[in-house]
Amino acid sequence: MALEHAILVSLAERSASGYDLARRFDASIGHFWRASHQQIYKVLARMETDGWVASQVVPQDGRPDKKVYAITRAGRDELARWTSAPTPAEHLRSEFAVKLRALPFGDASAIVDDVRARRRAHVERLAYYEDSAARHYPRPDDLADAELGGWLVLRGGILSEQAGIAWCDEILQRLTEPADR
Amino acid sequence: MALEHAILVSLAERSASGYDLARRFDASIGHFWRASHQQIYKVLARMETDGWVASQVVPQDGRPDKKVYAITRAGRDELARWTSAPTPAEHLRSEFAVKLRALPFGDASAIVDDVRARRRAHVERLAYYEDSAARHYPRPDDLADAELGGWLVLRGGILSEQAGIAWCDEILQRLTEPADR
DNA sequence: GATGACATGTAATGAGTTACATGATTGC
DNA sequence: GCAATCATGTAACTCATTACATGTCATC
Repeated sequence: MALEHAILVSLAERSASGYDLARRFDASIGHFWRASHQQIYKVLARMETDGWVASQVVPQDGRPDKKVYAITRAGRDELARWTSAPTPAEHLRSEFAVKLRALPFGDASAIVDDVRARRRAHVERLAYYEDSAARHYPRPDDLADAELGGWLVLRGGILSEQAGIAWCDEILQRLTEPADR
Repeated sequence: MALEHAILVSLAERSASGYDLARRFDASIGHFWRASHQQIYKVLARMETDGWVASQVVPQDGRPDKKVYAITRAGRDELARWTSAPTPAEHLRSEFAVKLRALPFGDASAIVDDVRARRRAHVERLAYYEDSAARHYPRPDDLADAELGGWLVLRGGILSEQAGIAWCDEILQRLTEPADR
C-alpha cells in the first residue's frame, strides 16, 4: 500500500491534521494519489498504533480542536526503507480504453462526446500543472535537492497530460473525419 | 465497475470460458484492465444471474470440461447503455510519483535503479504494442469499423509508453548528471 | 515421477467508496 | 435562517488480491 507512504511523505514535508492532509490530497499530491478524508483518518489511526506518526491535540479558538500528526523516527525509517525497495510494476487501468474497444457494439457519437470531455479535462490539468511549475519552480535549471522530487513529479504530470491530449486528437481525427480517407 | 464491461466486450468479440478470458486479460485487454482468474470467475457468476451472459458446459476430450460463456441480448443492451454514459474521470494513481516526492527523505541511488527498471519495462511494453500493431493492423489507414477500437487502444498504449520513457529520461538526466549544472 | 498447461472455484483479507453522523463558527 | 468551512469520525458495502483447494492430461 502506498497511501501510508504518501502520508509519510506529506508529513515529512510538514506536520498536519487529517483534515489538512485531506486538503493536500485534494490539491498537489492527490493528482498522483487520491484519498478521501475517511480513508486518511482510518490509515492515520493505524499508522499511529504502528508508531510511524504521533499526534498532539491542538486547541484553536473559533474552531474545533485539531489533532496534528507528526512523522516519528520510525516513520522516517519506514519511508527510507520503502524508497530503497523496488516499486512494483504499475499497470494501466483505463475504463476509457475498454470503452474504445467497445466501439463496434456501442454508441459511437456518445463515445466521441466522451473523448471531447476527456480532452478538455486533460487540457485543464495540463494548464494547472504548467501553472504550478511556473509558480513553484520558476528556475527549473537551478533546483534545490528538496525541490527536485516535486518538480519531477510535475514534469511527469505534464508529459502524461500531453500524451493524453495527443491520444484524444488521434481518436477524434479517426472518429470524426472518416469521409476523408 | 468496468470489469463487467471489459468481459462483455471480450465476449461480444468471441464467446469464451473463464479460463480463456483470464488468458485474454493476461494478453491483449489486460494491458488496460487487469483481472485475475479468481475475480473473473466470480464476476462471471454474478453476470450470469443478472442475465448478461449465458453459459454452456462443453465436454472436451483429453481435457477437463469447460463452461463457455456467451453474451446475451441483455448483455449487449447493457454494453450499449454503458458506452452511451459518460466515463467517470480517471485519476492517475502512481506509487512511483509518491516515491519521487520522497527523494529528499530516501535513498536516491535506489530510486535511480528503480527509474532504470521502470524505463526498461516501458521500452518492453512499447515494443510489444508496436509489434502488436504491426501484426494485427498492417494497414492502419484502411481499418474496418470492427478494428478501429482495438487500433486506437494500441495507439493509446504506445503514446503512454513513449511518455513514460521520456519521463524516465528526464529523471535520469536530473539524478545522474547533477555535476554538469 | 515431475512439471506444466488446462480448468474451476472458495476463503480470508485488505483497500477503497458511499452514506451517515455530529457539532462549532463564519459570512450572506 | 442557510450555506460553507472547519474538524473528526463510524458503518456498510464493493472491489481486488493472496492464499488455498482440487483434479485431468500431456510431455520430458
